[in-house]
Amino acid sequence: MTSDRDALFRILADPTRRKILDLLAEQGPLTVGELAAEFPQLVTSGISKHLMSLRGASLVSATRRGREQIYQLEPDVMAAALKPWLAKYERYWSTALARLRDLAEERGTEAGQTSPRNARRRRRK
Amino acid sequence: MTSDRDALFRILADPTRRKILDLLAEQGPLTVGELAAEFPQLVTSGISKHLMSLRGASLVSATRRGREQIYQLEPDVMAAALKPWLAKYERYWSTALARLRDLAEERGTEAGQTSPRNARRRRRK
DNA sequence: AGTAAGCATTACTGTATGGTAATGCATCGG
DNA sequence: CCGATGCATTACCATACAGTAATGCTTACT
Repeated sequence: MTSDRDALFRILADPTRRKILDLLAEQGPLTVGELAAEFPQLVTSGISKHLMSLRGASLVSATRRGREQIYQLEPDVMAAALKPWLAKYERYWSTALARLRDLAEERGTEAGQTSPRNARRRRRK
Repeated sequence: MTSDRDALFRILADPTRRKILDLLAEQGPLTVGELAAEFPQLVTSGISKHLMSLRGASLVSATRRGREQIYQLEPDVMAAALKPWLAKYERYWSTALARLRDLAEERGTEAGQTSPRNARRRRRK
Protein backbone atom coordinates (compact mmCIF):
# COMPACT_ATOMS: atom_id res chain seq x y z
CA MET A 1 0.00 0.00 0.00
CA THR A 2 2.89 2.30 0.61
CA SER A 3 3.19 4.07 -2.69
CA ASP A 4 6.12 4.28 -5.01
CA ARG A 5 6.64 7.88 -4.05
CA ASP A 6 6.76 7.08 -0.37
CA ALA A 7 9.50 4.56 -0.99
CA LEU A 8 11.45 7.02 -3.11
CA PHE A 9 11.39 9.75 -0.52
CA ARG A 10 12.39 7.36 2.23
CA ILE A 11 15.38 6.37 0.17
CA LEU A 12 16.31 9.93 -0.66
CA ALA A 13 16.20 10.81 3.01
CA ASP A 14 19.60 9.29 3.63
CA PRO A 15 22.54 11.53 2.66
CA THR A 16 24.74 8.58 1.75
CA ARG A 17 22.20 7.22 -0.69
CA ARG A 18 21.64 10.65 -2.18
CA LYS A 19 25.36 11.08 -2.66
CA ILE A 20 25.59 7.70 -4.35
CA LEU A 21 22.89 8.73 -6.77
CA ASP A 22 24.56 12.08 -7.30
CA LEU A 23 27.86 10.42 -8.09
CA LEU A 24 26.26 8.08 -10.57
CA ALA A 25 24.43 10.97 -12.16
CA GLU A 26 27.53 13.11 -12.47
CA GLN A 27 30.15 10.52 -13.29
CA GLY A 28 28.23 7.76 -14.97
CA PRO A 29 28.54 4.08 -14.01
CA LEU A 30 30.86 3.27 -11.11
CA THR A 31 32.00 0.15 -9.31
CA VAL A 32 31.27 -0.49 -5.66
CA GLY A 33 34.92 0.14 -4.85
CA GLU A 34 34.93 3.49 -6.60
CA LEU A 35 31.77 4.46 -4.80
CA ALA A 36 33.05 3.25 -1.46
CA ALA A 37 36.17 5.35 -1.92
CA GLU A 38 33.95 8.41 -1.68
CA PHE A 39 32.83 7.43 1.81
CA PRO A 40 35.97 6.93 3.89
CA GLN A 41 34.01 7.04 7.13
CA LEU A 42 31.87 4.04 6.16
CA VAL A 43 32.73 0.38 5.89
CA THR A 44 32.02 -1.21 2.55
CA SER A 45 29.27 -3.47 3.79
CA GLY A 46 27.35 -0.34 4.63
CA ILE A 47 27.71 0.92 1.09
CA SER A 48 26.64 -2.45 -0.16
CA LYS A 49 23.49 -2.32 1.90
CA HIS A 50 22.64 1.09 0.54
CA LEU A 51 23.23 -0.15 -2.98
CA MET A 52 20.93 -3.08 -2.34
CA SER A 53 18.14 -0.81 -1.24
CA LEU A 54 18.71 1.43 -4.25
CA ARG A 55 18.52 -1.62 -6.48
CA GLY A 56 15.41 -2.77 -4.67
CA ALA A 57 13.75 0.49 -5.59
CA SER A 58 15.01 0.25 -9.18
CA LEU A 59 16.86 3.52 -8.84
CA VAL A 60 20.08 1.87 -9.97
CA SER A 61 21.00 -1.28 -11.83
CA ALA A 62 24.13 -3.37 -11.65
CA THR A 63 26.10 -5.46 -14.11
CA ARG A 64 28.99 -7.73 -13.22
CA ARG A 65 32.39 -7.49 -14.81
CA GLY A 66 34.63 -10.15 -13.34
CA ARG A 67 34.48 -9.66 -9.61
CA GLU A 68 33.40 -6.07 -9.88
CA GLN A 69 29.87 -4.80 -9.86
CA ILE A 70 29.21 -1.76 -11.97
CA TYR A 71 26.33 0.34 -10.77
CA GLN A 72 24.44 2.65 -12.99
CA LEU A 73 21.72 5.21 -12.52
CA GLU A 74 18.26 4.10 -13.58
CA PRO A 75 16.36 7.38 -13.90
CA ASP A 76 12.90 6.21 -14.92
CA VAL A 77 11.41 5.42 -11.52
CA MET A 78 12.67 8.63 -10.01
CA ALA A 79 11.37 10.68 -12.89
CA ALA A 80 8.00 8.98 -12.79
CA ALA A 81 7.59 9.52 -9.05
CA LEU A 82 9.05 12.99 -8.83
CA LYS A 83 7.81 14.87 -11.85
CA PRO A 84 4.11 14.87 -10.98
CA TRP A 85 4.91 15.79 -7.42
CA LEU A 86 7.18 18.62 -8.44
CA ALA A 87 4.45 20.04 -10.63
CA LYS A 88 2.57 21.10 -7.52
CA TYR A 89 5.41 23.30 -6.39
CA GLU A 90 7.13 24.56 -9.47
CA ARG A 91 4.67 27.34 -10.04
CA TYR A 92 5.40 28.58 -6.54
CA TRP A 93 9.08 28.51 -7.28
CA SER A 94 8.93 30.85 -10.20
CA THR A 95 6.95 33.33 -8.16
CA ALA A 96 9.32 32.73 -5.28
CA LEU A 97 12.23 33.71 -7.42
CA ALA A 98 10.33 36.68 -8.74
CA ARG A 99 9.56 37.65 -5.18
CA LEU A 100 13.20 37.44 -4.19
CA ARG A 101 14.12 39.60 -7.12
CA ASP A 102 11.40 42.08 -6.18
CA LEU A 103 12.68 42.25 -2.65
CA ALA A 104 16.15 42.92 -3.88
CA GLU A 105 15.00 45.62 -6.23
CA GLU A 106 12.64 47.65 -4.13
CA ARG A 107 10.49 47.71 -1.04
CA GLY A 108 6.78 48.45 -0.89
CA THR A 109 5.31 47.02 -4.05
CA GLU A 110 2.85 45.09 -1.94
CA ALA A 111 0.51 44.11 -4.74
CA GLY A 112 -1.14 41.10 -3.23
CA GLN A 113 -1.73 37.48 -4.10
CA THR A 114 1.05 35.70 -5.82
CA SER A 115 -0.39 32.43 -4.55
CA PRO A 116 -3.17 30.56 -6.32
CA ARG A 117 -6.26 32.72 -6.27
CA ASN A 118 -8.35 30.36 -4.30
CA ALA A 119 -11.78 31.76 -3.77
CA ARG A 120 -13.08 28.90 -1.68
CA ARG A 121 -12.50 29.29 1.99
CA ARG A 122 -13.95 32.52 3.25
CA ARG A 123 -14.30 32.01 6.92
CA ARG A 124 -13.84 35.43 8.35
CA LYS A 125 -16.86 35.52 10.65
CA MET B 1 27.00 20.74 9.76
CA THR B 2 24.06 18.86 8.41
CA SER B 3 23.22 20.82 5.32
CA ASP B 4 20.00 22.53 4.43
CA ARG B 5 19.32 19.92 1.82
CA ASP B 6 19.77 17.09 4.28
CA ALA B 7 17.20 18.65 6.55
CA LEU B 8 14.77 19.13 3.69
CA PHE B 9 14.96 15.53 2.54
CA ARG B 10 14.57 14.25 6.07
CA ILE B 11 11.41 16.27 6.36
CA LEU B 12 10.08 15.16 3.00
CA ALA B 13 10.63 11.55 3.99
CA ASP B 14 7.50 11.50 6.09
CA PRO B 15 4.28 10.98 4.11
CA THR B 16 2.21 13.04 6.52
CA ARG B 17 4.49 16.04 6.19
CA ARG B 18 4.54 15.69 2.44
CA LYS B 19 0.76 15.58 2.35
CA ILE B 20 0.59 18.69 4.52
CA LEU B 21 2.83 20.50 2.08
CA ASP B 22 0.81 19.19 -0.84
CA LEU B 23 -2.42 20.42 0.70
CA LEU B 24 -0.99 23.85 1.33
CA ALA B 25 0.35 23.96 -2.20
CA GLU B 26 -2.93 22.93 -3.77
CA GLN B 27 -5.42 24.69 -1.55
CA GLY B 28 -3.54 27.68 -0.23
CA PRO B 29 -3.38 28.61 3.48
CA LEU B 30 -5.18 26.29 5.89
CA THR B 31 -5.79 26.17 9.60
CA VAL B 32 -4.52 23.37 11.82
CA GLY B 33 -8.03 22.06 12.17
CA GLU B 34 -8.58 21.92 8.45
CA LEU B 35 -5.29 20.15 8.00
CA ALA B 36 -5.97 17.73 10.83
CA ALA B 37 -9.30 16.85 9.23
CA GLU B 38 -7.34 15.33 6.38
CA PHE B 39 -5.66 12.86 8.72
CA PRO B 40 -8.41 11.05 10.60
CA GLN B 41 -6.03 8.36 11.77
CA LEU B 42 -3.79 10.83 13.62
CA VAL B 43 -4.38 12.79 16.80
CA THR B 44 -3.99 16.53 16.45
CA SER B 45 -0.91 16.78 18.59
CA GLY B 46 0.82 14.67 16.01
CA ILE B 47 -0.15 17.11 13.28
CA SER B 48 1.02 19.94 15.45
CA LYS B 49 4.40 18.34 15.87
CA HIS B 50 4.75 17.93 12.15
CA LEU B 51 3.77 21.54 11.63
CA MET B 52 6.38 22.60 14.14
CA SER B 53 9.11 20.77 12.31
CA LEU B 54 7.93 22.24 9.02
CA ARG B 55 8.06 25.68 10.57
CA GLY B 56 11.47 24.95 12.00
CA ALA B 57 12.71 24.29 8.49
CA SER B 58 10.97 27.41 7.17
CA LEU B 59 8.93 25.37 4.75
CA VAL B 60 5.73 26.89 6.11
CA SER B 61 4.83 29.97 8.09
CA ALA B 62 1.93 30.59 10.44
CA THR B 63 -0.18 33.57 11.35
CA ARG B 64 -2.73 33.68 14.13
CA ARG B 65 -6.32 34.66 13.63
CA GLY B 66 -8.13 34.48 16.90
CA ARG B 67 -7.43 31.07 18.30
CA GLU B 68 -6.71 29.60 14.93
CA GLN B 69 -3.33 29.26 13.35
CA ILE B 70 -3.25 29.64 9.60
CA TYR B 71 -0.43 27.80 7.95
CA GLN B 72 0.93 28.77 4.62
CA LEU B 73 3.46 27.33 2.24
CA GLU B 74 6.81 29.08 2.20
CA PRO B 75 8.36 27.92 -1.06
CA ASP B 76 11.73 29.65 -1.02
CA VAL B 77 13.75 27.21 1.06
CA MET B 78 12.45 24.23 -0.82
CA ALA B 79 13.16 25.84 -4.15
CA ALA B 80 16.63 26.86 -3.11
CA ALA B 81 17.52 23.39 -1.85
CA LEU B 82 15.82 21.38 -4.55
CA LYS B 83 16.45 23.18 -7.80
CA PRO B 84 20.24 22.75 -7.90
CA TRP B 85 19.88 19.14 -6.88
CA LEU B 86 17.26 18.44 -9.52
CA ALA B 87 19.52 19.87 -12.17
CA LYS B 88 21.74 16.80 -11.87
CA TYR B 89 18.91 14.50 -12.86
CA GLU B 90 16.68 16.44 -15.17
CA ARG B 91 18.81 15.79 -18.19
CA TYR B 92 18.45 12.07 -17.50
CA TRP B 93 14.73 12.48 -17.27
CA SER B 94 14.30 13.89 -20.72
CA THR B 95 16.28 11.03 -22.19
CA ALA B 96 14.35 8.67 -19.95
CA LEU B 97 11.09 9.90 -21.36
CA ALA B 98 12.50 9.68 -24.85
CA ARG B 99 13.55 6.14 -24.10
CA LEU B 100 10.11 5.25 -22.84
CA ARG B 101 8.58 6.72 -25.95
CA ASP B 102 11.03 4.79 -28.09
CA LEU B 103 10.11 1.59 -26.31
CA ALA B 104 6.46 2.25 -26.87
CA GLU B 105 6.95 3.00 -30.52
CA GLU B 106 9.20 0.24 -31.64
CA ARG B 107 11.59 -2.44 -30.54
CA GLY B 108 15.20 -2.80 -31.64
CA THR B 109 16.47 0.74 -32.11
CA GLU B 110 19.29 -0.06 -29.72
CA ALA B 111 21.44 2.96 -30.51
CA GLY B 112 23.58 3.26 -27.44
CA GLN B 113 24.65 5.92 -25.00
CA THR B 114 21.94 8.18 -23.80
CA SER B 115 23.97 8.84 -20.65
CA PRO B 116 26.59 11.55 -20.38
CA ARG B 117 29.49 10.80 -22.61
CA ASN B 118 32.05 10.55 -19.90
CA ALA B 119 35.42 9.84 -21.37
CA ARG B 120 37.27 9.53 -18.07
CA ARG B 121 37.18 6.09 -16.60
CA ARG B 122 38.41 3.52 -19.00
CA ARG B 123 39.23 0.52 -16.89
CA ARG B 124 38.63 -2.39 -19.16
CA LYS B 125 41.77 -4.36 -18.35
C1' DA C 1 -17.06 33.93 35.60
C1' DG C 2 -17.12 29.50 33.64
C1' DT C 3 -16.77 26.40 29.90
C1' DA C 4 -15.27 25.07 25.56
C1' DA C 5 -12.53 25.37 21.30
C1' DG C 6 -7.98 25.53 19.04
C1' DC C 7 -3.50 24.60 19.28
C1' DA C 8 1.28 23.79 21.43
C1' DT C 9 4.31 21.22 24.58
C1' DT C 10 5.93 17.62 27.16
C1' DA C 11 7.05 12.97 28.42
C1' DC C 12 6.77 8.42 27.01
C1' DT C 13 6.93 4.22 23.85
C1' DG C 14 7.69 1.21 19.98
C1' DT C 15 9.67 0.59 15.76
C1' DA C 16 12.47 1.41 11.77
C1' DT C 17 16.90 1.76 10.22
C1' DG C 18 21.85 3.25 9.61
C1' DG C 19 26.13 1.53 11.01
C1' DT C 20 29.47 -2.22 12.22
C1' DA C 21 31.68 -6.75 12.49
C1' DA C 22 31.82 -11.34 10.95
C1' DT C 23 31.19 -14.62 7.45
C1' DG C 24 30.66 -16.43 2.86
C1' DC C 25 31.38 -16.73 -2.01
C1' DA C 26 32.98 -15.95 -6.49
C1' DT C 27 36.80 -14.32 -9.22
C1' DC C 28 41.57 -13.03 -10.09
C1' DG C 29 46.76 -13.27 -9.82
C1' DG C 30 50.76 -15.88 -9.00
C1' DC D 1 46.23 -24.68 -5.97
C1' DC D 2 46.29 -20.58 -2.67
C1' DG D 3 46.03 -16.27 -1.00
C1' DA D 4 43.88 -12.02 -2.04
C1' DT D 5 40.40 -8.98 -3.91
C1' DG D 6 35.56 -7.43 -4.55
C1' DC D 7 31.29 -7.64 -3.03
C1' DA D 8 26.97 -9.51 -0.63
C1' DT D 9 24.70 -11.29 3.53
C1' DT D 10 23.77 -11.89 8.16
C1' DA D 11 23.30 -10.80 12.91
C1' DC D 12 23.62 -7.35 16.12
C1' DC D 13 23.41 -2.66 18.29
C1' DA D 14 22.27 2.12 19.00
C1' DT D 15 19.73 5.92 17.82
C1' DA D 16 16.16 8.71 15.63
C1' DC D 17 11.64 9.56 15.36
C1' DA D 18 6.53 9.05 14.45
C1' DG D 19 2.71 8.44 17.23
C1' DT D 20 -0.02 8.90 21.64
C1' DA D 21 -1.72 10.72 25.98
C1' DA D 22 -1.70 14.26 29.24
C1' DT D 23 -1.32 19.01 30.33
C1' DG D 24 -1.39 23.92 29.66
C1' DC D 25 -2.22 28.32 27.46
C1' DT D 26 -5.04 31.57 24.75
C1' DT D 27 -9.13 33.06 22.74
C1' DA D 28 -14.15 32.74 22.17
C1' DC D 29 -18.86 32.06 23.66
C1' DT D 30 -22.78 32.51 26.97
